[in-house]
Amino acid sequence: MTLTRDEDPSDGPERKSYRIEAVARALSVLETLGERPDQTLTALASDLGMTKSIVFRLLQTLEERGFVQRDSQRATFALGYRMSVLGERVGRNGALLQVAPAIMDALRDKTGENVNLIVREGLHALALATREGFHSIRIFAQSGRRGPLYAGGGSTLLLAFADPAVQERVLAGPLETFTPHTVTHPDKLREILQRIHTKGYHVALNDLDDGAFSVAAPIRGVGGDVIASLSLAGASVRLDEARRDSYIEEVLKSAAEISAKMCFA
Amino acid sequence: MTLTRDEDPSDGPERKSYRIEAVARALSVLETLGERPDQTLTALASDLGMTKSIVFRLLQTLEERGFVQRDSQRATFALGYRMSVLGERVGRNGALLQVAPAIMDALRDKTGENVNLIVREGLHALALATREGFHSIRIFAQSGRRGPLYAGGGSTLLLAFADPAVQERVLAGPLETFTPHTVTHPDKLREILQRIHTKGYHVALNDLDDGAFSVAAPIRGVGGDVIASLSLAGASVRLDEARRDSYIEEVLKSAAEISAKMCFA
DNA sequence: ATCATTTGTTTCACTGAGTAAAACACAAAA
DNA sequence: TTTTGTGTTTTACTCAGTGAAACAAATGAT
Repeated sequence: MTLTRDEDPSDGPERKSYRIEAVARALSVLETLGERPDQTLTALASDLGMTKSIVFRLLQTLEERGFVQRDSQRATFALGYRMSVLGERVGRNGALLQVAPAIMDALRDKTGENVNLIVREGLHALALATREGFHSIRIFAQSGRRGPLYAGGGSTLLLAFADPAVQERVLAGPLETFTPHTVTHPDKLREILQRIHTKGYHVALNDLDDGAFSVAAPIRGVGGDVIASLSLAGASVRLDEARRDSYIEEVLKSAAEISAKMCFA
Repeated sequence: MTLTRDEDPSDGPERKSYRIEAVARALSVLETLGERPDQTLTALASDLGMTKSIVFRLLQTLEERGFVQRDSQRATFALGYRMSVLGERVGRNGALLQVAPAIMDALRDKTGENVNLIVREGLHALALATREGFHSIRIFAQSGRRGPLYAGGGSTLLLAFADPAVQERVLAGPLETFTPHTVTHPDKLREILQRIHTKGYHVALNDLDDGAFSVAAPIRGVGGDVIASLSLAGASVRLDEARRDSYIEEVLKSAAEISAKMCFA
């Protein structure tokens, strides 16, 4: 038999996997080098639980193609330029769009509210993906839609974690009033951004759409920077104190899940 | 015998390669998907000259690990989020630093002049790597050094290909006078930038260091954007007309070589 | 409807590629 | 010196990877 068993032997009778072991091992090498670069051959081998011979030949193959590179003294290994080139093809947003949907679906199912995945693009917020809740009065979100950075839960959170230069340019620019609750006073906004930054999440109320709340949490990328926000949005009337707390918890948890995938589990 | 022969049979007697074929094939799949995404299984197979079975199992393995992803209808394949995540670890500059040195060395050896690899960082130029020429009166360059964007061959070229917003912020800011030949008049600078943009290269004379020339060409990345500049620099007195022309040609060629590696050969 | 093609998937027997272990050369430290 | 480490190379065994061919499910042409 040429097929290897599934890694999980519990799921029923005789599932087969078409995984090809040598390739899987090579991928493990790449991931390990991603987590801890500049490792020596033997370090890698023991780290991966493989023999030196194997790791040696895997590295040799990966190096031939530029997926791995040795340092100048040929002593340690790290990821190669081809990873960067190919990775750029996917892009950070592409990666988010592959990782987030499943988690967004789960969050929507658990809460019944709208779920938004938002990134910053220059001085605006861009909805990368959305899930419509069940009770859903239709709100803001539509994937591909651009919005302001200074109103709305997810957007404001992105602003809070953005470069100070970006913050100032937004605060300097014209601040449109969307609802009676939109905050347009720069100092008041600065205060809010500061609070978001320290608390690590944000609850916005009626500031973009009147009658709508939005509970947002940050998604972090490789360097630890905030690269996107995940938010729950719905009708303000439904946001009693208990829901507020549980929503915060759920959004934080889901955002952390996405972060984990984006920088390594 | 378990070792496969080297791909080049010409280099002497019986060289062996430790390449492991299954892994090499997997890498080929990744590169092909990088060049032409959203391909179907059979298209990939014929494209790569491999059996459907093989490609199927390679893809399955790569997909299990997130290096490849299928679209929603499970019909076509593309690179997965893990490529993006791992690629970010290397970074664009990291990739340049792996690719450029060999080509920079060759260019230095051929011309005997200083060679600089420069990227833009915000409103400044950053020398990623440099090679000292043979005649070399010591000039500007030192790797890791930050400089202005509006003077020096490589820097000005980067400015010429930068976002208009960036150009304006540089032109608005204070423009220091480095030599009698430094151009500090915004309109004159705009004109120069325009000319660089259309010609696709730049020759700077005595504008940053008095008595020094700099011949620069753009390096392009995945999207076709200019991500860095490669430049030859030396003493102005040596730059007669013949050298000027051949230097332009050589820099353009070397820069193109790097570009090719950065976006696919 | 029926047939013809094409897709992705699965099977299977053969064998040579991938593997582990052990030997190797070299360098740095003890 | 010897020791202990490194990366590299060799080896024999065997099972993982392979190609060919069969397969079901779509899709399109007749």
